[in-house]
Amino acid sequence: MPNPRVVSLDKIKVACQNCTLSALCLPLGLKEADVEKLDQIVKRSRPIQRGEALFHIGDPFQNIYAVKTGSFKTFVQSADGGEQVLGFHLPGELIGLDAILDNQHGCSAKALETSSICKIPFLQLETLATQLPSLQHQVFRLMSGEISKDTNMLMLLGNRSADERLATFLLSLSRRLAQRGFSATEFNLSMSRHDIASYLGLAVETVSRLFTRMQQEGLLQVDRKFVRLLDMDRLDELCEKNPHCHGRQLLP
Amino acid sequence: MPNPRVVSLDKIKVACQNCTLSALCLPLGLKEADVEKLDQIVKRSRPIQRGEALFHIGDPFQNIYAVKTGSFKTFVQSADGGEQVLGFHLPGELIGLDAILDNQHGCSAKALETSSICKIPFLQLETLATQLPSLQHQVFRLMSGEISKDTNMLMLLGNRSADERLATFLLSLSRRLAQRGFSATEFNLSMSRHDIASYLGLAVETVSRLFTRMQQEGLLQVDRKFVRLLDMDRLDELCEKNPHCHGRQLLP
DNA sequence: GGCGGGCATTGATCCAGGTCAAGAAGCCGA
DNA sequence: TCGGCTTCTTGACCTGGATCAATGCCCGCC
Repeated sequence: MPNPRVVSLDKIKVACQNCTLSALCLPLGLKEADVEKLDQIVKRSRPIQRGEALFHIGDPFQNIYAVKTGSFKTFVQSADGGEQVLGFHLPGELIGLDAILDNQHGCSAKALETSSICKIPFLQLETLATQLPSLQHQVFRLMSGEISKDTNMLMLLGNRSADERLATFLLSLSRRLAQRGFSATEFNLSMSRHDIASYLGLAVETVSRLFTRMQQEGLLQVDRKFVRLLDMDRLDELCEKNPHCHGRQLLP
Repeated sequence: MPNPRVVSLDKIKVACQNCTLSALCLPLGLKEADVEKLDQIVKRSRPIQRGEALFHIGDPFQNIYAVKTGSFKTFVQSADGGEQVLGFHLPGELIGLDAILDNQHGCSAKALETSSICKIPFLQLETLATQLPSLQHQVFRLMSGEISKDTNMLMLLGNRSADERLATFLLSLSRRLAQRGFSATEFNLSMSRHDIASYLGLAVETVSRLFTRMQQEGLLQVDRKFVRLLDMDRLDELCEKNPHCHGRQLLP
């Protein structure tokens, strides 16, 4: 059976104009001609292997990255040698927006599976954005989304129990995957239990136990990386204990 | 003794050109003539009383706000009626940047003391930013700073103990106050213990106990709202257990 | 000036989740 | 196919900080 993850050369070269992610990414709201201008500054890379780094903390800031296929995590090294995971990034999401202020990356990013990205030189993007108001607007929107994503995460870490955190994480993943045309109820976790635990501010053992318990309670099925969400309603209830958000989604 | 917090009419009317905060705020990097253009779209308000709201969650998004004097907190209502504090905002800091994506505010903001703000209509700011590249750049920078601030907070909430959190909070406050020309070692907390606890993901009682203990250990003196930091070195040590950040500051 | 109500402190108790330790189950590469 | 990784799961135990409860303290208001 052919592996659906294998990316053909054609796909690597796909331009923004033809990219299925354009409604989630920078081209949103741009006229056809303007997308072409954007396309000219975007650099598309060869596939990136699982574990390969996109950039390291402290690297000088030159590009922002849009995930095209696969997934990434961003993280910092803890003093004790461990990793603190800051986020997971799916196709159409931008990485590196936190580096503009200091002109250096404030975290590291590495691929969780074989992935591909679009590299966007930030100086050129800025120049283009002054010429294309709707591009500027979209950059503002995406950065704003990054901020609300983070504040939602703060709410989650600030005062939610372990099972609420895991349920919120799974539903967030489900929703984002569905937006990208994947199944909302069945998917593979590209990140390790350790990554999930770090992201949610929990111990690995706790995450493992929660998966087991949620499976026993019929909320989901889990087999290694594979997850099937069985009872979305009860998972939702777990999340809705969360702060009242006036219809806004918790997590991006 | 005259109250130094009382704001005279002159100060309310101060233009960006003369504002002492311009190096921290939107005007940074702008030419004199451009600052004047920015100044023309900024609306300055009468003082805002302690407890008064700047906006509520769900309000349509029209303006971003720059704190001129005083301080604010942003927060959301929890399901149980409590408040989850998302951030504290000092003079020169912007509020409302998380609302661009959804066109509505994702949190509420209220004054912690008598304060004043500059209101900036976002549509006009966007228009001006297309004309003034360095203004656009500064907006990007400030939004980027907001993102790194939040990710630093995630690190703090993700895996730091209660005393590390409080120490980090106090030093962050100290540094920001110093940037603004106030004392780095003696200041008044404009927020309640409850606000601090919520922000740091702790219980009020824990914060109270920590203040007491840190005072006993000679790290600081605390009397109600007033704090004097006595041993910056040891406070620093507490924070440096934090993830390795390549010289970047934890918290904004 | 005294009283009432929120805010802060302190003490006592409890438990969610961390830590430690020991397998089990995949996942290579030889 | 085996042996040595790493990752994951499960169990036993422990503790940091939450929770509950009581008291003190300040500040605004009549």
